[in-house]
Amino acid sequence: MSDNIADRFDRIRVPSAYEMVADAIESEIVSGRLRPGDEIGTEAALVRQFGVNRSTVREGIRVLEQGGLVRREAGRKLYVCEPRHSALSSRMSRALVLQDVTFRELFDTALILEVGAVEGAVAHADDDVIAALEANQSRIEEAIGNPVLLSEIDTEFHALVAHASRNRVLELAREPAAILFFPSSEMICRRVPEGGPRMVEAHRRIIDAIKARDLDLARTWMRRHLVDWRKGFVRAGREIDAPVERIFARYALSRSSI
Amino acid sequence: MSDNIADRFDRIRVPSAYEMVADAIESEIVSGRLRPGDEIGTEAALVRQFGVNRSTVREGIRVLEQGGLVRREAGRKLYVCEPRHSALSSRMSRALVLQDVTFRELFDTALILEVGAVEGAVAHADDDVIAALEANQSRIEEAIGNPVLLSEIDTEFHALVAHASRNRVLELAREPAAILFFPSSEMICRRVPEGGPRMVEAHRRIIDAIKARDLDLARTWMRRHLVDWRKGFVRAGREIDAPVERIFARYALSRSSI
DNA sequence: ATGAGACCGTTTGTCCGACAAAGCGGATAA
DNA sequence: TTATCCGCTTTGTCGGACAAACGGTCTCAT
Repeated sequence: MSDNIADRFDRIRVPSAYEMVADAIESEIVSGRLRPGDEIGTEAALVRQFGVNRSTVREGIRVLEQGGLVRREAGRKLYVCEPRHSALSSRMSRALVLQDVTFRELFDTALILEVGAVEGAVAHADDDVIAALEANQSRIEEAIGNPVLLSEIDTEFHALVAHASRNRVLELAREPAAILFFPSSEMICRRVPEGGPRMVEAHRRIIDAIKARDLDLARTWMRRHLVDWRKGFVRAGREIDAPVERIFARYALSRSSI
Repeated sequence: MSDNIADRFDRIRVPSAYEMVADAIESEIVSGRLRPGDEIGTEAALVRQFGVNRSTVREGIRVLEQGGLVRREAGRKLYVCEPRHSALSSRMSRALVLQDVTFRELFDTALILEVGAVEGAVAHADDDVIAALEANQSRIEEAIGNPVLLSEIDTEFHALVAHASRNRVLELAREPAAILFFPSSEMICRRVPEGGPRMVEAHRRIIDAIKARDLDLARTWMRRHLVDWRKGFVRAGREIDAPVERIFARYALSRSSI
């Protein structure tokens, strides 16, 4: 009854005990009183402190774990996570797949983000990252003809470029798309053999442009590199407006949840 | 012992029962056998099907809930989520805050993403979204002088522009940054009164450029709008290289988890 | 003295059974 | 027909229990 006018009030939610447990620990972490690497007590200790049942504590811990705030070291203790290690990106990717986003959406976004990343890299890359990029490049030569290895190296290359931008927000923003986007280059390399050499050259030019701090050149080659991907995608017989296959969700998930 | 050479094998993880429960339901959803809006059975039913204890089932449900795959309708039944409603973005934002990212990182990324969004909007905006943008604009005039309302409208404006791009990947990619970025305009409007009228003009120009399908103009005004933000930020006496205050994490979280 | 192996307490993962409170649906009364 | 009540179902929480895995210590043989 009374759906006739716009609802003024939100539904009242009584927080349950496990949510309060999770919130209590979360606010300790967010406020900085618990720092990454610190250990949370044992379940028994939390039971004592919160005065709730262990099942309740455990549900709260699951919530925090999935939120990427705490992790359980292989066997036992609970530690506060360093947040970059959290597996949130893969969950984002999964959400994208469930929305049946198309390869075109993926491509358009990757173009924006990767060009942005290389711009940042030109501005901020230091010797360490450049060395890492060169190391990545040195592995690519021998990987030609091996699609699996090639796509792995390509994925790492783009992650390194993003890292070189010294912009963690950008690094995080590109990840969900990257997880879905770059693995598909394996399929392309398999069907379009000339894709390999073109990738090698593009990477080479991008690294050189970063080293030379040449913004335009870096932009141009990154864009070219991605347009190559799209061309290869089409030449491999795939439809760019088709939704990303759901298989990728499982793939992306299993790779990044380790 | 034997840390001397690179480890070849990953640690073996024996999946626990609640993880298997979560995985089983997840793969039903990802594969499409369970569709958004479908209801999962009651806890008792899951206990029967999986042959595990209810505590175990409940832990598995917590995992799925946090992963944004299922939601619990106010009171009772478990439903498969429509993935866009998931609160993953706010968790991403939280991770960013915990990494002490700076406003500069936030700004640089927002610039890339918002300009990308408006480019997409110029290409793909339809009448409905343009109407929504105009409606948003019509509310802004009376909000001048009300920083809270103004920043709310600005946030909605940018979300609408992103939506107009018809690119869900981009929409999702910008969200974690947007959650942290735009609320800070409230603080700016409070301290830099001339920010309000400048925002009104920028929005007006951007909408007009989208309607006129004028790519360059849209880009220019979006960039100008964001640079204005940065100027205001500095004039408000804030340090652009300072980390985003942790207060924003709670703010962002409480606003989006409803 | 030192390293290997056994031993024991701790902690987690799982199970069982139970109960109050909240929601839902049907029956009943006005 | 509408409002109220009652009973059933389901969730949220509780208490207690136990096997397996892990960590640390202690002993024993070399």
